[in-house]
Amino acid sequence: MTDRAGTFDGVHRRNLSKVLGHVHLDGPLSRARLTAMTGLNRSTVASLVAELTARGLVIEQAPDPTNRVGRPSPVVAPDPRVLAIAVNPEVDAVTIAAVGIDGGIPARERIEVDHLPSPDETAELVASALDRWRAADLRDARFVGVGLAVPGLVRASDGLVRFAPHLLWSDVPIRALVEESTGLPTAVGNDASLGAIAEHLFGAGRGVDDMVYLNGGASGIGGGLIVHGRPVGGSAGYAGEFGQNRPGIAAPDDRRAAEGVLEDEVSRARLLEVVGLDHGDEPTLADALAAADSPAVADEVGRQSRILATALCNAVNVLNPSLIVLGGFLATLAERDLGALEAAVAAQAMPAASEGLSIRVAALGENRLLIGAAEIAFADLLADPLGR
Amino acid sequence: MTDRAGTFDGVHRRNLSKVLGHVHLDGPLSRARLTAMTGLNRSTVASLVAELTARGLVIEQAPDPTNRVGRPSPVVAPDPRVLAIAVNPEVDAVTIAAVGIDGGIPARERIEVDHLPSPDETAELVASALDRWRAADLRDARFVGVGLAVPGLVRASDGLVRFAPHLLWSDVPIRALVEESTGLPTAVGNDASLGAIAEHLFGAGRGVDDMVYLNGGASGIGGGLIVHGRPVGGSAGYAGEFGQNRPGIAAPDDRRAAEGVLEDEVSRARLLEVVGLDHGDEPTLADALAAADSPAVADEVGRQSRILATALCNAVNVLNPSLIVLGGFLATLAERDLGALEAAVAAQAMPAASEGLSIRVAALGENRLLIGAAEIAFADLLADPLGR
DNA sequence: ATGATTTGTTGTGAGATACAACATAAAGCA
DNA sequence: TGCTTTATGTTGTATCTCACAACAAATCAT
Repeated sequence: MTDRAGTFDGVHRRNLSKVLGHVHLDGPLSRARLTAMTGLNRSTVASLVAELTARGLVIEQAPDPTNRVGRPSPVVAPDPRVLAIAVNPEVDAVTIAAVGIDGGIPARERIEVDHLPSPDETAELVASALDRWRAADLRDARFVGVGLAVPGLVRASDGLVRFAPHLLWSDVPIRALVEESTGLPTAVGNDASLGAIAEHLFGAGRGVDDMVYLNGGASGIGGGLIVHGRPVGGSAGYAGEFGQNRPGIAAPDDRRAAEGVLEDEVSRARLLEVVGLDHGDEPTLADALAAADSPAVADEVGRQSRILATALCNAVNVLNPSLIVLGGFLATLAERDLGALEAAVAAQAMPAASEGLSIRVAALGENRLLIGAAEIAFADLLADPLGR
Repeated sequence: MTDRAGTFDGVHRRNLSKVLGHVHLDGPLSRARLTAMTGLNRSTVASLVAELTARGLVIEQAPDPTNRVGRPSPVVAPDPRVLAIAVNPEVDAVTIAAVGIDGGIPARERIEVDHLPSPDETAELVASALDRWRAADLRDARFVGVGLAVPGLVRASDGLVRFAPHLLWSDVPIRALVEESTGLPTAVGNDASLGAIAEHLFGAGRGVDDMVYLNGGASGIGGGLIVHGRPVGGSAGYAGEFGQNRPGIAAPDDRRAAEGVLEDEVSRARLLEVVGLDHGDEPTLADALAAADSPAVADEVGRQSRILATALCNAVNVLNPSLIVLGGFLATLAERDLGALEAAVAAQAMPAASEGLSIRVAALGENRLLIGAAEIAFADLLADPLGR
């Protein structure tokens, strides 16, 4: 919105955005509930909803049989035909999905590749999936944009992938490539940051305005912050790189990597190693850890938990969040004894800051990144349903 | 503002707030410049300014002789008679000032005490200063609120001082006490966080939307964050406690305190000790450091700088700020070789994140905390000039 | 069936800003 | 000095959006 706040048009757009945002986040809502949530007048909400309906963004459904006194209120739902393309390129596959503004995922493909997907290839895969869907099942859908979750540093201003170590992408203008191949407006974000957004809006962090999200992946530790209810990008969009931090390590014996950073010490590879696995997905690792009763495993889990606790404390002292959400192998690690981790954080962090703090594991499953990617694809539309 | 956004009244209030905010932050501005800055219509700005004038918040002055073609535009300035009381209780004195919404400080008293000031005493000192000023020089002033900068943890919701170690205040309802003694609405904040706000609005961080401020005081290291242009409080308001963090210490020899936190390692006391001073103000310490040429001094400065650099890196990785501002003895420490500190941060932080980063020393002098305290006292008025 | 309750619908009113036309004050220039 | 140019204040009108009130509709309770 080109700073239309303060004008009439601005008010109207904000109100449309508010209504659309509520049904997007909370799902179908009666008009009566919307009036309550927005604080606007009944008649105003009616006209806003009518406008959104005319633009094909929401649909009005028959009232729910609520068994309550009074005239039933029609239910306003996001129009499931409004879709975004969510993309997650990884070393061994590119996952592409169609995600509805209603949260549904009517189409999803994981395209395995036997080589690292190149930027051009990724853009082409997205375009061909889009074409296929447009020609078949999703014929009557309306695709409003593309969102990419990239495992690397993404410059917010232009969607340039500065460096994605595992994809071996370096200064790749992926946003421009995908915009060209699809003709759709495209947004790009760091995968862990998008995970944070997804957990904040639809997962373990629903309704929490100040949270920290840390994700443990095969390649390292990333994350994202939500402050004042908004995702934090920082000046260029690189915020959230917890894995590169250097937390204090109280016991010298706990250090494995000289001059190492958090993700050198707290790592999935070390956990796999100690349980004697070469590789494996998250449940496999969790099962192996649960089954193992060797002291070596307990030691390694303890060591990593101690270091993780210190890293979390640093974040808690600085940000005073009300919630920390852990995903990936950090969830596996933490879930073994969530109470102990909370206690360790409470012991080291400022007492006051840890009072209101809870630590949870991520709630969304494998679709987390796709949901986050779709969210940034929807962002413009949600912020200003009239566009421009 | 009780969520009046989205209504007409809301628009009007927002626009009043916008105009008042601009003249508050940037000083006197011509009406023509205000129209450009707000994007509103000339006639609209005229009526907004008239309303603010009627409410005694701004004054219109004769146009500046600008030597430019065209009809001269009257200059809108904040009314210097609109004042806040800013208070900073310390172990040896309570500083109280009247701070104008124009940024002026027409009155300032440092009341030395030979004992720790108690909460009640502080509240009484504020009330009596207020009475004196109201009876004399500032007879025609309008006091809109009190802001306190407290060296301790302050709960944002109710202005309760949870713990101020040096004042020995514990769970002190200082906001209520001062509101009672003065009859004025009162706001309370942590001193370093208020320093961050002041530097952001009027000091080294002017115009910077993502910054980190660290202050080195006699008692430890505190700070504050600005994210998306807004100060970060966190869930309870305790954010910014960098001093309690545990940064990694690469060289074991650099560690002085087992299990120590940042402010145990990087401390003013250690600097004073190494130059052989018992105590001393900031210039004294800076001079002593500059004059010393013993290797012990250089070693200690180097050691503290190394640890500080790691702590800053942790913040940079997570927040990707465009600016770090250092105050207090951290400024003294950094100023000895700002380039080296920047290099050390660049060497350890993610390369991309340190690209757009600059490190500066604080620009505001001894009035920093008073300006920050006044700012939170003015906050309600600035957010909604009509009140309620 | 009747009343109570809640909410949609409709028409009117109010408030704030945008816009256009005109007025005004300064600088530039002949 | 006086005219032109330029930029801005001033005034009155138009427009837009939301609030409000009155009425209608749909459900539950008796």
